[in-house]
Amino acid sequence: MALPRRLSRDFFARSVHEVAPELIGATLLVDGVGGRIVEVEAYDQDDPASHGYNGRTARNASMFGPAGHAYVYRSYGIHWCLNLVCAEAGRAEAVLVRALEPTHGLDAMRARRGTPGVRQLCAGPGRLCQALAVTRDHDGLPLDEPPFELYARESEPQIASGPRVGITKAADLAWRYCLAGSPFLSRPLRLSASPVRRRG
DNA sequence: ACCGCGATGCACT
DNA sequence: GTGCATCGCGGTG
Repeated sequence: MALPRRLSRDFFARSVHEVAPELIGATLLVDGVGGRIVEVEAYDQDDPASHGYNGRTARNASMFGPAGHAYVYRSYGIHWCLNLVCAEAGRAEAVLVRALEPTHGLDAMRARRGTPGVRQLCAGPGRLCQALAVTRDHDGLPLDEPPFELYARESEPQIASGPRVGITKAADLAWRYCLAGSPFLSRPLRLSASPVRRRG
């Protein structure tokens, strides 16, 4: 078996629409704590729902590059959300990391999150940042240096896509990518024609 | 299972 | 003042 391959900055220096689905199954660690990425969303320059849509500000500066760095912002005054910056400098594209399947540092995550079930540890962008202790201090840091570790997936997962969560603008775009069937998603993927399900 | 709401920072076509 | 790329809790079927 091969050693896991680290994702380079070049990996991110492409369209966010290529990068986002390829991140499903990758492993993200911060100071050794984290897990497998099971849910992300893409945000690009021409997207009215994106923080970069109305141009560069002090808050979103790191979203404008360079690629392969973190963009961390505060959400609803309470939570932190982590993005992985893509594309060339000067263009604002980033992948919002929305959920992990916890694999490393479960005890640290539980201590930070207040002992919820494993499925709730990193199920959502705010929860994930709390579990990994990501804050504004991480904004702009390179993803290929400590405290970050990012490893490519070792096999091609089954990926499902659908509309993004919690936005009002451009809500029809299917730019949310999930590991199909994962129990660690922030919420179930909304499908175009989902069958009625009973428990079981 | 759903729905409503409060907490709280900060940018602002 | 308004509107969020959210979460957890408490109320109601």
